[in-house]
Amino acid sequence: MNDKFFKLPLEKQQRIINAAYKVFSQNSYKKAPMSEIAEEGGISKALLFHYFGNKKGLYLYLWINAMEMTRKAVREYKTLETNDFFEMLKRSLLSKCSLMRDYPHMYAFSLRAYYETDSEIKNAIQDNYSDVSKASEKIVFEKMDTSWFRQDIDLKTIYDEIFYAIDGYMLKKYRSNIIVPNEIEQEIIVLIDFWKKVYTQEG
Amino acid sequence: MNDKFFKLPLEKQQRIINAAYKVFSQNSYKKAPMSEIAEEGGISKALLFHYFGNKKGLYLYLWINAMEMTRKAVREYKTLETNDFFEMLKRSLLSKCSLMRDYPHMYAFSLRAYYETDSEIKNAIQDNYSDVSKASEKIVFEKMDTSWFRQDIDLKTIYDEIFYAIDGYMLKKYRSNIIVPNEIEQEIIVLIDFWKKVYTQEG
DNA sequence: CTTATATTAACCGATACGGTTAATATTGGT
DNA sequence: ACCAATATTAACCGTATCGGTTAATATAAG
Repeated sequence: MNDKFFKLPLEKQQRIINAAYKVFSQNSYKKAPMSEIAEEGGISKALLFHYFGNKKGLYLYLWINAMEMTRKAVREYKTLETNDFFEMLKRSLLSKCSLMRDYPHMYAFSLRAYYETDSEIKNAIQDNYSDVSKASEKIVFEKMDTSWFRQDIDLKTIYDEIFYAIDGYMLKKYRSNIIVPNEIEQEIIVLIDFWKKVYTQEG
Repeated sequence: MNDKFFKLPLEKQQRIINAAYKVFSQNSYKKAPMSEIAEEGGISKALLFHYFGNKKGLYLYLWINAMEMTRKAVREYKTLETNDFFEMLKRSLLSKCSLMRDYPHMYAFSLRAYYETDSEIKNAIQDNYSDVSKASEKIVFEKMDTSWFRQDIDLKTIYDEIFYAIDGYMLKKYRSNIIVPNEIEQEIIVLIDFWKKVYTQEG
C-alpha cells in the first residue's frame, strides 16, 4: 500500500476503489482481473500496482476499508442507540444506503469477500473480521423491546424473514445493474413501514 | 449436441450437467471454464466437447433443459390450477424444490443466464425465453382470489416482499454451499405458513 | 529550463483457455 | 480368443489473458 494514493483527489480515489469493488463483487478473487479494474477506474494497470503493490494488497485494502466505513456509518446513524426494533432496522438500512451513495458495490463486495474460499486471502480476511450481523442479531434478541410485536407469531421467523427480504431486494437491484441510492432509500422506507404495520399489534 | 449423450446412464448425465449448472451459475459465461466443468463432472474435457460440440452448445442445452424442466414441474404440481394465492405459492415453491433435488444449481443458473450480457449467447437465449415470473405475476393479480387478504396493506407490496424473501432465502442457501432439498422444503413450508398467518385476515 | 513526480505503453514469463487429435480403454458380437 | 466398433482420454496446439515490471513519457514544481 502506497500512501501516495491518499493524496489523490478524493473523487479519483473513489472512482478507483469503486471500480475494484465492482469487479471483485462480480468475480471470485482469482478470476477478477486487475486490468479490468484499471480500465473501469480509468487509470492504467501499472498505476494500480504502483498504489497497492499487488492484487492481494488491493483486495485487503478494500476489505479493511469496507469494515471501517460500515462501522463508522453504524455509529453515525446511532443504529444501536435505540431499543425500538423498527427504528433500529431503519437506521441500519439507511446507514447502508448512505454508504451505497459513495460506494455502490461495497455491500456486494463484503458479502462475496466473507464467503471467499481462496486460500491466499481467506486467512488474512478472517483475522480482520468481526461478525457484525451475528452481533447485531444478539442485540436484537437481548436488548430489544419486543412487546409491540404480534404475540401469535415467532419473533425469530420475523427477524429471518425481514433479512431474507432485504437480501433479496438488494440482489434484485444489483442484478438490474442500476444502483440508484435515492430510489433504494425510498423503497426501503416503504418496506420498513410495511413490516411495522404487519408485525406489530394494532393500537 | 451429440445424441449419444442421452444414451449414457441417467446418473452420469445428471452428474455432468449438474457440474455444468454449478460452474455456469458461479461464473459468467466467458469466465466459466470447460475444464472445470469436466473435472467437477468426473469426465475428460474432450468428452464434454464430444457431447456438446462447443461451450455455446453446452450452455444453450442447459438453458433449454432448465426451461423445459421448470415448465414440466409447474405442470406436474398443478401450480396454476388454484386461485388460492398461498396454495399456488406453495405449489410453485415445492415444484422448485423437487427440481432442486435432482439439479441443485439449476435455479441459480437460470437466474444468471437470464441476466447474462455476453453477446455470443444473449440473443440465442432470449429467442427461447418465455417470461415465467411476469406471466405468473399477471395470473396472480388477474385470477387470484384476494378477498382473504388483509385490506389495510397493499397487495403488490405483499407480493414483492414475499418474492424478495424467497430470493434472499435461496441466496443464503447457495452461499452456504450446502444444498439440502429436504431441509429447504421444510423451511419453505414454514415460511409460507408464516406469510399466510400474517397476511390474511383472522377468522 | 531543470528536476522531481505522476502516469502509462510496451513488454515479460507463466498460465489457462477453447478446441483438436491421435492413441488407449472398453464393450459387444462371433 | 479375437476383432471391430465404440467410448474415453492424455497430450497437444495456438492463442488470449493473467499478475507484475520496466523503461519511457507526460505533468507539475521550482
